[in-house]
Amino acid sequence: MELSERKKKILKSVIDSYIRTGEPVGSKLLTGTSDLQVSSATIRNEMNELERMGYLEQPHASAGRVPTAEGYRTYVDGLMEQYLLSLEELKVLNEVFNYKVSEIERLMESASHAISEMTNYTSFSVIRPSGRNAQRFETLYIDEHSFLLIMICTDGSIRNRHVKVRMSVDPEMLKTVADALNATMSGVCSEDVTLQSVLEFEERLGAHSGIAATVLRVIYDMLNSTDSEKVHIDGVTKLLSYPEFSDVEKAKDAIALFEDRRDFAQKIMSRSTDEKGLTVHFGEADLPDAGIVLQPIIINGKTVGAIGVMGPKRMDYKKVIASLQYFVDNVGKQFEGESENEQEHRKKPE
Amino acid sequence: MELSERKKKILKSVIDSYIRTGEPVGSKLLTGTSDLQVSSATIRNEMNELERMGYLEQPHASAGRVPTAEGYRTYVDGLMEQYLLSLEELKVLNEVFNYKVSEIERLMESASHAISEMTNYTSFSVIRPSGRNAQRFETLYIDEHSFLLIMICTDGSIRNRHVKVRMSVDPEMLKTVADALNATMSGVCSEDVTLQSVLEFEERLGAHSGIAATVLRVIYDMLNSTDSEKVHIDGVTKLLSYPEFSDVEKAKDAIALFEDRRDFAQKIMSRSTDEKGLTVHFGEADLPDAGIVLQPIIINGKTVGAIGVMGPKRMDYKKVIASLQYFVDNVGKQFEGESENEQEHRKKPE
DNA sequence: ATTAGCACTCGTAGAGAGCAAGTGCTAAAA
DNA sequence: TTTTAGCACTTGCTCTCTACGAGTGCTAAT
Repeated sequence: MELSERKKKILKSVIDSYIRTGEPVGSKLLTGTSDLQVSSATIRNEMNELERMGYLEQPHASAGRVPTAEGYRTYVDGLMEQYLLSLEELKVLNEVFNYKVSEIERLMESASHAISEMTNYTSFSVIRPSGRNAQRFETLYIDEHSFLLIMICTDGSIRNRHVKVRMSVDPEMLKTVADALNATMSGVCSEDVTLQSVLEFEERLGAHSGIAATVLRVIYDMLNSTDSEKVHIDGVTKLLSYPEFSDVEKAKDAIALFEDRRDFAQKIMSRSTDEKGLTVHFGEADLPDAGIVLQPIIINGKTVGAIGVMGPKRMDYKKVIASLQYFVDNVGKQFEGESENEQEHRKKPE
Repeated sequence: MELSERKKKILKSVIDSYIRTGEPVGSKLLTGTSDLQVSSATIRNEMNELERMGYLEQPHASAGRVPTAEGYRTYVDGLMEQYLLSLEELKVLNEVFNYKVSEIERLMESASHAISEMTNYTSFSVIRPSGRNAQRFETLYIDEHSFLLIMICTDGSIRNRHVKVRMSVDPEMLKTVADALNATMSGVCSEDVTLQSVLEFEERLGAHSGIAATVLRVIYDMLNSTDSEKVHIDGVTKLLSYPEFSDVEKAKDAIALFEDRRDFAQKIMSRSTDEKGLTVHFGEADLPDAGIVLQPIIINGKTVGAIGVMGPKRMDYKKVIASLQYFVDNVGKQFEGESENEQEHRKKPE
C-alpha cells in the first residue's frame, strides 16, 4: 500500500526530528516545523494511521511517536534528502587519500577513523580474510638462528613469520627449505595437507630435516590464523554518549559485538559479500537500539572488504551514507584497474 | 608509624571483604568473619584510627569503611595472602604454553586472553615498539607488479610491506633496489634521512630510479608506523559488569583508555620500562576507580613488553598477581637464553 | 476533510516518611 | 588500661503519594 504525499512528509518529519533529538515526537511539535500547514489534530490522525500501518509506534500510550524498523527502512530508501558533505568534512575525508598509503588495509583504517570522527559514531573496517591456499613459499635469511618464512597465497595476499630456530641456518639451507615447500605444499590449504606431503617434504629437506617440525608448525599457524589485525574499529566510546546506550547492559551488548574481532569480521563479511552496494541494517545482532550501515569495498569486481558505521538506530543516516559513499567512490577511482596508486608516475611522460 | 598486628588483621579483613562484595564494610560484619575475637565496638575504634592514619575512608558518615589507595598499597605489599592457582586455572594457563607459538607476541596475546577469562577483568599485552633503526633491507620478487620490501631493524625486529607498483619489476632490479638501500639507508631512523642520502639512493638505482619515490615512501611509512597491532586488549566488556563502572560516564572513561592503542602502549611501556617486576597502580589516568597490575616481560635482560590487567580498584589482586607471575615465570623458562622454543628438538639426541 | 476542545492516560519529578546500616561517644565491666 | 554494651545520631535508600506535563483519541463543530 502506497503512502500519500502527506503521510510521507509527516513520516519524514517525525524521523528527522527523532534523529535530531532522540525524543518521541508529538503531533504539536510537527505543526511548527516542516511545511505541513495543517493542525495538530490532522497530524494526529495521520500519525495514528502511520502507526497502524507499521511505520511508527508509541513507547507508551501518552508519548509521542517513534519510528519502527519499517519506518526507518522507508526513510532511508527514499524519504530522506541527500546530505551534502561540508567543505570541512570533505577536507577530512580527502586527507585520507592525500596521505597516500599503498595498502588498502591502511587506507581503510584511516578512513574508518576519519568517518568515526566526522559522524561521531563507531566505525569499522574489515578486510576479507584471504583465500587460504598457499601458492608459493619463500625464505629469507636473517641471521644464524632466524629467518623469515613468506607465504604467497593464491589470491595475491602475503603472510610471513619471523621464525627463530635453535639450530643454525644458512641461506643455502633456507633455499632448500623453500624449494621443498614449493614442491610439496604448493596450493594447499589447511585441510589438504596429507601425511604423504609431509613425509615428502621431510625427505626433500635431506640433511636439514631437523627443521621440518618447526617449519610445518609455522605454516599451519599461518594457514589458520585469522588475521584479526585486519579488523579495525574506531570510536567505540562514542556510542556511549548516546542515551540509547546509557544503560550499562545495553552498552555492554553493543561493545561486545566488537570484542571478538574474528567473529565480528565473519558477521560483517557474510553480510557484505553478496551485496554490491551500501546496506542499512536496523536492530540486528541482539542490538535492538543500534543501526549499522555497511559498505562493501569492491575492487576489480572482487569484494575485498567492507567499511561501516554503527550507531544508535536513530543515527544520522544521510550523513553516514554520504560519507561512506564518498569514500567508496574515491577508493574505486584510486584502485580500480591498476595495481599502483602513484600520481608521481602519471606525471612522468613514460 | 607501624601498624599493630591487630590493625593489620582488621585492615586485611576490611579489604578482603570489600574486594569480595564491593560494599563498604562495617564493624559488625567483621566480628563474624576472620579470627578477630573482639567486639564490634573495639573494631570501630581501631577502624577509626585506621581512618585517621589514612588507610580507610568512609563514603559518607554513616556507611562502612572503604580502603584508600594507601590501604590497598599496604595490602598488596604484604597483607594479602598468596593465591594458589587452582588446577583448572593452571590448566588454562598451561594451554597457552602448550600450543607452542614461535612468536612472543602471539604467546602474550593468548596469555592475555586466558588471564582475562580467568580473572574476569580486562587484560592487555603490549610489545615494546622496536628501535626504529633500519639495519638491512631485502626485497623479494612477488610478481611483475609487486614485491615485498623487508626491513630488518637493529634490534632484530622485522617489518615488511607488500609494495605494488605500476611499472614492471624483475628480480635483478629488486636486487639493485635492495643494494642501493643498504648502501644509503642502512642504520637510519626516520629523522636522519638526508637529502644527500636520498639523492645517492636515486643515483645508485640508475635506470630504475623511477621506483625511488615509491620505495622511499614505503620506508618512511615503515619507520614511522607504530605497530599498533602489537597492542592486544581482551575482555573490555568485562569491566562493565562491575558496579564501579555502571555509570556510563565512568565506563566511557575506562574504555577510552584502550581506544587509542598507540597512546595506550606508550603509557604502559613508560611505566614498565624501568621496573624489573610486577607493579600495582591505583586510580591513575583519570580513572579513580580502577586498578592496574602491570608485569613487564623481560627476556635476556631486555624489556620486550608488558602484560597486565585492569579492573576495578577493588579487584582480586592476589589472583591477578598470581596469574601474571605464573605467566611471566614460564615465559622466562621458555625464552631465556635461547632463541628456540621447541621441545621436539630437546627430545632428539642431537 | 479539517480542526478545536476535552477527557483521559501515563511517565516523571519531587516531597516526605520510614527504615536500615553504621557510626562516635559515654559509661560500665574486665 | 582495655574492652564492651548501649544509645543517640547521621545518612542514604526505598517507598508512596501527589502534581504536573505531554500527548493522545474521540467528539462535535466548522
